[in-house]
Amino acid sequence: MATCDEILDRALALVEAEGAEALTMRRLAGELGVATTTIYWHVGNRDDLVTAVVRRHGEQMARTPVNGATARDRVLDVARLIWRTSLEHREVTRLAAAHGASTLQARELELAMARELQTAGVVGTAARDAMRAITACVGGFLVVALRNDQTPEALRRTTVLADHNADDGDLNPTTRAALAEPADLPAVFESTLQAVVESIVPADLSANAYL
Amino acid sequence: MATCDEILDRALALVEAEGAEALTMRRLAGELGVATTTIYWHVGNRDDLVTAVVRRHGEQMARTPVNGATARDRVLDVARLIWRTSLEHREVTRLAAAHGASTLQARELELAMARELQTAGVVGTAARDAMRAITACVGGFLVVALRNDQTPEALRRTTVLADHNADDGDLNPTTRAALAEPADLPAVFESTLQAVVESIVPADLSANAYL
DNA sequence: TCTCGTTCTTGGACAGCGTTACATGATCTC
DNA sequence: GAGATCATGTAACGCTGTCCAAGAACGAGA
Repeated sequence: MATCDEILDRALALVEAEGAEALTMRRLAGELGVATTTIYWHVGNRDDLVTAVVRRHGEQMARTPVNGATARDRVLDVARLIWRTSLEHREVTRLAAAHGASTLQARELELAMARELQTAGVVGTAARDAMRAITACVGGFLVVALRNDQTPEALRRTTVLADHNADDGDLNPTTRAALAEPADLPAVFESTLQAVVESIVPADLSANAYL
Repeated sequence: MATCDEILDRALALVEAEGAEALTMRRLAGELGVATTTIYWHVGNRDDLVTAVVRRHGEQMARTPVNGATARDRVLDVARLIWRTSLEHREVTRLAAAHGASTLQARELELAMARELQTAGVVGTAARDAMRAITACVGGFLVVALRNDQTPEALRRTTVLADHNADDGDLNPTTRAALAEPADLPAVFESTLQAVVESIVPADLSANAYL
C-alpha cells in the first residue's frame, strides 16, 4: 500500500508545512495512517529518510532555467538561484543543513554552475575551487538568513553585538548604532557574491559591449 | 558545592573532549557527580547551558592579539583568527552552530573586526554590512570544513558530485575528475577572503610603500 | 484448493533525551 | 531552637529513534 514515493512526498509536504522539526518517524507515520516500522521497512533509517527527502527536493529544485548574457552573469545567476530557492523552501534547507546534506540539496544546481563555469573558461581544479568558494559563501549567507527567523531575540546578532555599549569606547557611536540594526541581507549578499565571482571568473569583455 | 563556573568549565571540557553531542544534562551531571536537577538550579535550561558555554568560550577565544601592517591586513587577520580558532575548537564551534549561537561565540572577535574596520575608514552601516559579509563567508567555509569530518562518505561533496559520471556529458572530463577530489579548503578560503575584503576595504596605499 | 514463502505491516518494547513536581537535607537568620 | 532560604536528590512524564517478534496479505506451485 504505502510506497516509498508516497512516504517521501508526504515527508516533504510535512516539512514544508510544519517545519523541519516536525519530521519525526511517529509523526510521519501518523500522517500516513501507518505504523512507524513501515517507514523503516520502505525507506530505512531516519538518516536515510532525510537524505532521500533532501535528494528528492533537490531534483525538483533544478528545473528553473538559467539566465544571463555573459558566462559570468550565468554563473552569478546560478548562485542567486541557489540562494532564492533555498530561501523559498527554507524548512527543507534547514533540514538539509542540520543533516549535513546541503550539497545534496543543491547538487543539480551546483552541476549547472560547473557547466556555466566551463563555458566561462574555468575548468578542472580551478572550476572545483571556484564552486567551493561560491557555494561556501552562498551557504554562509543562507545560514545567517535562516538563523534570523528562528533564534530567540537574546541570541540575535543585533542584540549580541549591541548589548555592551559601555565596555567598548574605541568604537565609533555611529558604528555602534549601526551594529544594533539589522542589515539588508539580500543586498549584502548580492555585492559579496559579485566580488567573489569577479575574483574567480575573468570579465568576458568580448561578450559585453558596454565595458 | 557545585558552582555555576564549575559546571560551565566541566561542560566546556566535555564538549572539547568528546564532541558536541556528548553534552547532555545527564552526562554532564554524571561527570560532575551530581544530579541533573542541580544543573537546572545553577545554570537553567539546556539552552541556557549551551549559551553560557559558548559565551564563556568566546571570551576565552578573544585574547589573541591582532597583527598586520595596514588596516586592511588587520581586518584580514581578524577574519583568519575567527577561522583558525573556530577550527581549533571545532566541537565548540559545532555546538554553537547547532544552537544558532555562532555570533555569540565570535562576538569579541567580531567587535575587534569592527574596530579594525573603523581605523580603515569603514564606519556606520558600511561597517555593519562589511562585518556581515566577512563573517558570513567565514561561517560558510567553517560549515564546509566542519561538515567534512562528520558526514558519512555517501553525503560528502566529492561523492555527491562525482556520483553520476554518465548523466552529464556536457561536463569536461577534467572538471568532472576534479570535482571528485577534495579541494584545498584553507587555500580557497584565503583567496576568497581576500577578494571579499578587497571589495569592501579600499586598499590603503599610503600605508603600504610597496604598492 | 491448500500450502509454502515472500512481502508487507503491526504492536510493543528499550534506551536515551530534556524537563519538572516533589521531598529531602543543609545552612543561615532571628 | 524555629523558620526561611538555599542546594540537592528521587522519580516520574512525554518525547525521540530504533528494533524484535509476531501476524497479515498475497502470489505461485502441488
